[in-house]
Amino acid sequence: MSDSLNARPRPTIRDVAALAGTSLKTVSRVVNGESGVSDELSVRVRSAIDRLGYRHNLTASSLRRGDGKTRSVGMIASNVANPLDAAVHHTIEEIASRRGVVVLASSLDEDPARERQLVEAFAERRVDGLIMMPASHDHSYLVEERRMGMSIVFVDRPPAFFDADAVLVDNRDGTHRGVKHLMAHGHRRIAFLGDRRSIVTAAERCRGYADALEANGVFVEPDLVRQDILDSEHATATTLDLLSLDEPPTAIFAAQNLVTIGVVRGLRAAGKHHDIALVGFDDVPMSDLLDPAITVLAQDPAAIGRQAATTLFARLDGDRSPTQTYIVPTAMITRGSGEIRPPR
Amino acid sequence: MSDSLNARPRPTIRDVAALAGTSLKTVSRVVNGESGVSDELSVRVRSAIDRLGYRHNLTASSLRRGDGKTRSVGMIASNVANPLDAAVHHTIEEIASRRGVVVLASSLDEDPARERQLVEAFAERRVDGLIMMPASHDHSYLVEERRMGMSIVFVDRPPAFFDADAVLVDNRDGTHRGVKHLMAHGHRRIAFLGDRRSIVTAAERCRGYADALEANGVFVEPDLVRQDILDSEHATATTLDLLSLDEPPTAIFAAQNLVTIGVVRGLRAAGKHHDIALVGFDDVPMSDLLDPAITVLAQDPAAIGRQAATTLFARLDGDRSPTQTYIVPTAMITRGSGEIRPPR
DNA sequence: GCTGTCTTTGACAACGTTGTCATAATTCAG
DNA sequence: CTGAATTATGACAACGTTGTCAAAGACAGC
Repeated sequence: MSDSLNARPRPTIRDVAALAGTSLKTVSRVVNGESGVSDELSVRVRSAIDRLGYRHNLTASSLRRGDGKTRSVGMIASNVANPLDAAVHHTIEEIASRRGVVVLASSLDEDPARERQLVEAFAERRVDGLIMMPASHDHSYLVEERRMGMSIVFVDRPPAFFDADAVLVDNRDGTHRGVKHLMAHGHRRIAFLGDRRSIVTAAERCRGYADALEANGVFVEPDLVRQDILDSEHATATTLDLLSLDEPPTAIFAAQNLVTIGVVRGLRAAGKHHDIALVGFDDVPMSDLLDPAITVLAQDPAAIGRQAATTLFARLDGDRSPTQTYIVPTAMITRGSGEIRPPR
Repeated sequence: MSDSLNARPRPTIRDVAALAGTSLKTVSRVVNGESGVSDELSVRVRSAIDRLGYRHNLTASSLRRGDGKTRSVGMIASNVANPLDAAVHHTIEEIASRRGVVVLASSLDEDPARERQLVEAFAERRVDGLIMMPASHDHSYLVEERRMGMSIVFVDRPPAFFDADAVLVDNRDGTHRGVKHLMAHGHRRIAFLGDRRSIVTAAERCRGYADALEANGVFVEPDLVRQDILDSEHATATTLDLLSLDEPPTAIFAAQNLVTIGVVRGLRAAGKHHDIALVGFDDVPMSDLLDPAITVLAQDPAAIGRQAATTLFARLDGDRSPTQTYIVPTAMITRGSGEIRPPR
C-alpha cells in the first residue's frame, strides 16, 4: 500500500482552475458540459483535469444544486441473495446505470425494525427514490419521507396504510390456476404448504388455493393446509407428516420456492415422487433436470424489475398521476410433476 | 401521490435550532451524540427534531467533515444476479450495515469498459472503499484512485499491474483435487470444459487440470480440452460432441456452474448420465436432488464475502500493512456423479 | 472578593460545488 | 461610428453541515 503513504488530497475545481488559469465557474461549466465556454479555454480546462486526475465531486454538487438530486436510488430487498431479489436487483441496476444513477441495495431478512433503519439510512443519504420489498405491515411512516421528496415504489408486496405505486405478482390467481391444473388432472385431495401467514403474498396464495377448491365444489380440509413453514427442512418434515395421514393427499401445492425444494426432498425420502403430483409457486433452478421435472408458476423477475424501475424513474421525472398497481403475471411451466394423475 | 403536492423542503439543522431556540452548532452536537450539551437543551432539541421530521443530511456532513468519509462502499460484481456474487454481496452488506455503511452494488457483465465507468461513478460519489470482481486485465488505472484515498479489495480474480489485497479461491488446486478424484476412481480419459480463456480463474482451473493429469503420468489430449464455453447451451453441445468422438471420455470436469448444468443436460440427452463421471467447479443449486447427484468443488461465498469486507474495513480503519492475498479453500462434496467408475 | 478551571453555548468560517448576477469583450443593425 | 444586443468570463453567495475558537456562566480554592 505504498501509494497511501504519498496520499494526496483529491484536487478540486479550484486546483483545476488555477492550473488552467481560469476561474472556478468556468471549470464548473466545462465539467457539466454547459455551453458558453470558448473552445480554446475548454481544451485548456480539460487538459488540466486530465493532468490532475480530477474527479467531479457529486457530493458537493448535489448539495449545491437546486434540485437536490443525488442520482442514487435505494433498493430494500427481502434478501439480496435470494435468486428472485437478485434478478430484480440486476434489472433495476441496469436501467438505473443507463441514467447515471447508482443503486444502494440492502437486505432486511424479514425484519420490520430493519426496514425502518434502512429507510432512515437511505433518507440520510438523500436517495432520490426507493424500491422496497417490505417486511413491515404499516408503511404510514413513509408519508413524511415522500412529502420531503422521496419517490417510493413497492415491489412484490403491497404497501399498507400508505398510497404508493406497486409492482405485484398475481399470487392469488396464479395459485388458483396451479391448483385448478391439479384438479384438471383428477386430484381432489390437494395439500397446501405455505410460508409465514404474516407475509401478505403467502396469505394471498392460500386464498387462491381455497378459491380453486371451492370453485370446483371441493371443501378445504384443514388438515391438508399447512402454513407458517419457515424453511426447506420444515417443508420436508411437513411433507412426511402429510404422507403419514390415514388418507394422504394425492397432490401438493407448494407456495414458495424453498418450500417446493423441501417437498421434493420429502417425496424422495418417502419414495413417492412419481406418485404424488406437485406444483410449486416460483421457479426453482435446475428443476427441469429433476425426475420428475417440476411444474411451477414462474415469476418473471426481469419484468418485475423493469416495471419497478421505469415506474420509479417516471416519478422522478415528475409524473404526478395517481398511483398505480401493476400485476406481473406468472407463467405456468408444465414439466411433469404437476401432471401425475391420482391412483384410481 | 397527493403528498407530493404539498411537498415541503426537508428541514435543516437551522430549522431545528430555530424551533428549539438554540444555535446550529448545538443541534449538530445533539445529532452527532457529542458530549457537552445540557440535558434540558438536549431534550428540547430532540423534540424539535421529532416534530419537524428532521433527517440528518449525510451529504452535507461528509462534505464538511475532516475525514471526508461518506460511509459508503462500492461493490463491482461480475453480475449481482449470479448466485455466488449475490451471496458475497449479502455478506458484505451485512457486515457493512453493522458499521452504518451502505453498499452500492453494480454489475459489469464481463465488460472491461464498464468496469472503468463504474469505478468513475463510484469515485465521483467518493465511496470510502471498493470491492471489485474485475473484468479487465490491467488495473494500473486504479493507482490514482487509491492515492486519493480509496481502499480497494479484489475478490475472485486477482489485480493485474496493481498491488492490492485480494480474496481468491484455490482454482488451480481445487481443480487438481477434483481431477485427481476422478483418476482415483479409475478414469484416464477425462475431458475439461472451461469458461472463457481470458478469465484468469478459468485459465487457472485449466492449469489445475493439466497438473493433475501430468502428476499421474497422463498426457493432456487436446481434443478433450474445450475452453471458451460461453453458456450452458454451448456446454451441452460440446458435451454431445465429446460423446461422439471415436474414443469418448469416461469422465468430465466442468469448470464452472453454468457449464456443469449444460453438461448434465448433454449427458441426459445422450442417456449417459449414469455412465460418465462428472465433477463440477462451483456448487449448483438442487444438485443433490439430481440422479446422479453431482459431485462438486464448492466455494464458500459467505467466507469470501466476510474476508473481503473485514479486509476492506481494516484498511479503512487505517491498516497500512503490506497487501495480502487470501485464499478461501473450496470443499469437495461427493454426491455420486464423481464416483462413477469407467467401464473395464 | 478574586483568580483560575471547567462546562456549556454560540458566532463564524469552511468543505467543493453551482446559481445569480455583473462586467468585459464582441458582434450587429442602422 | 454609435448604441444595443449577444457572448464569454468571473466574483460572490449559498447549499447544510462541522471544526475552531471565543465568550459566558458555574464553581472551587484561597
